[in-house]
Amino acid sequence: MEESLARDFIRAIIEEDLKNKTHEEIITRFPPEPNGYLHIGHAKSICLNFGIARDYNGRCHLRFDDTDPSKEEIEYIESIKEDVKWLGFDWGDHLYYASDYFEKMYEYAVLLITGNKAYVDDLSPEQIREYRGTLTRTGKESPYRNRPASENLDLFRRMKDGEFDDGACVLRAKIDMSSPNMNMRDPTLYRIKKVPHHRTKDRWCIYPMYDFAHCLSDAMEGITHSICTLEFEDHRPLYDWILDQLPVPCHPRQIEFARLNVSHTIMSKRKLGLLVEKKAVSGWDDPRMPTISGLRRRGFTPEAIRTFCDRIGVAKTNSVVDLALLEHYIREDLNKRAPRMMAVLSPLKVVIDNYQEDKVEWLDAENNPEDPAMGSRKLPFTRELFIERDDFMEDPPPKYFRLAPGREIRLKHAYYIRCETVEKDPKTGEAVEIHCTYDEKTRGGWSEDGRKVRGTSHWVSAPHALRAEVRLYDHLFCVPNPAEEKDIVQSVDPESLTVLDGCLVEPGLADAKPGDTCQFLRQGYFSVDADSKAGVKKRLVFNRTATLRDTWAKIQKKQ
RNA sequence: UGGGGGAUUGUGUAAUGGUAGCACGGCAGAUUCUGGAUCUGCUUGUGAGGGUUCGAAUCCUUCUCCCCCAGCCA
Repeated sequence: MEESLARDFIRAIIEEDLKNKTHEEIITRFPPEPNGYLHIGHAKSICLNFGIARDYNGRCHLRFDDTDPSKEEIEYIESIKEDVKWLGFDWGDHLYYASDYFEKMYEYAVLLITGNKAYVDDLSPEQIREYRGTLTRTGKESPYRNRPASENLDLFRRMKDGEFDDGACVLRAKIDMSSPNMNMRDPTLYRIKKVPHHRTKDRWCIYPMYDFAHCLSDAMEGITHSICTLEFEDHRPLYDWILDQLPVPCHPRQIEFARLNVSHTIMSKRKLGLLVEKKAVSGWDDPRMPTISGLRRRGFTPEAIRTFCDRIGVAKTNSVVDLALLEHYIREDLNKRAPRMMAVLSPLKVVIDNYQEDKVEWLDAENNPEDPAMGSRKLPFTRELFIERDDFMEDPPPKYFRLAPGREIRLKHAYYIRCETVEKDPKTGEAVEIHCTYDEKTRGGWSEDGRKVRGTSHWVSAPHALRAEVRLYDHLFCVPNPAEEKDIVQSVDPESLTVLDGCLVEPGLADAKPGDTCQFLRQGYFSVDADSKAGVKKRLVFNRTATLRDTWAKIQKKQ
């Protein structure tokens, strides 16, 4: 074998298994429950499982762990498939559902009963809880524990045939009520739920529990390494126990790793769903959400997410990754690929007094200084322009390089302009229009005499500019670890979304399509939102994916 | 006070008996037609004590702290 690809302890185990010939082909799986949308934490697991399959020429199955029809929906199955594909992974022909195995699982359960390894328990849920004991007190055996196999077989069949109500009885493994591992105290294997299943419809009214279904699904698919998160560590003895009792095709090895946490957001599907339900966000794909669909709408790229997942590492230590790291990788990716555009978010009118009225010059503007192959475009320059309100100050503080009375700046790709006079609102004192002169010898944005200007501003031509709505996003929560907050809905930062209407963008953006990404020069990366409309009802909406690093903001903070 | 895991700099992660490295963040500077990007330098770390060893993040030992488990959820 060539160079080791082992970047983490799981790959190290796999390489060892390959070396020892324990396995010749590596088969992993990504097993989501279709009860919510995928988030960045799932992306870590997807990149791990599919990444391992790719690295070792194996394969990775997509398997829906659909054993609880009361919580699962088709909508989630569709979104999960879409998200995995969008992230850039392909399960080929290997799309499976735990529900596809219900028949086989039932047979395995019968085998367990026949071998006196499982029994039907009539205890109520409350009684089962009492009998289970506590962390420090051992449990006690159910009075139904020693029913003969024949009786259990009959009862289990009748459970399946719908003779009993929900909760009347369950099938339990017969293991050890005094085990220090709670999972081994005769865990429930099957429960009655007279709920139609989104795939098997009314075929079943008993459904297997995770612990029974998961190991068997893995074994039936020939999974070699069953990678899951830390909380299942305690379940591994049960995973192994079940497979040891039954004539299964193989016995996969379960390996646990720490799930991903990211600062300033949450990963709990339940809490994310609560935000959606309580309308604290616009939906699962709200651009502030850490969901894959939210990140996609926000303008993140699959490449950036994959790079992030590859770089955060895989270990068993509980940790919280700084959101700044995710932002770093999207900036890194978009810096290379996003075409630069000019957009004025908070417009301030500028009149170039010595520029001929009605004249329009079409100036060259490079699309991306990082990549000359992206070419250039033409930008209209006229006597009346708009610049960013923040780019002008009547009485600027030290280190302010932008426009102020008497000062000269460069308009990107255009001319040097000097501020001559300011028109102010008599009531507020706020600048409403500034008058400038331009130096016609600085066309293109540079001067032959070599004089320097410290500031460069972006701008749009007033008669050509297009109106747009721009949505600025910030951390969903201002606290670094919102998972610890009592009321998650209340904790949403009201300033996590700022809607700016009346923004002005350059005319080249007229045909922008939802999903298109660009950099608004000096401001950040933006993506066209799905709320945008073409045609008569023309509407342009941009989502801010990420800001640019902002040194000036830091200087201001310190002042 | 049962069982299972874990602890390396601000954050994340390497180093498996031989110079504690990398990335992000932060700070300083260079450079720049984006206060972007790029480049350079810096950045109080092996949870604590004892032991083995020429040499310990790594091995032994005692302790401390953190996470998970008592669903007919996954």
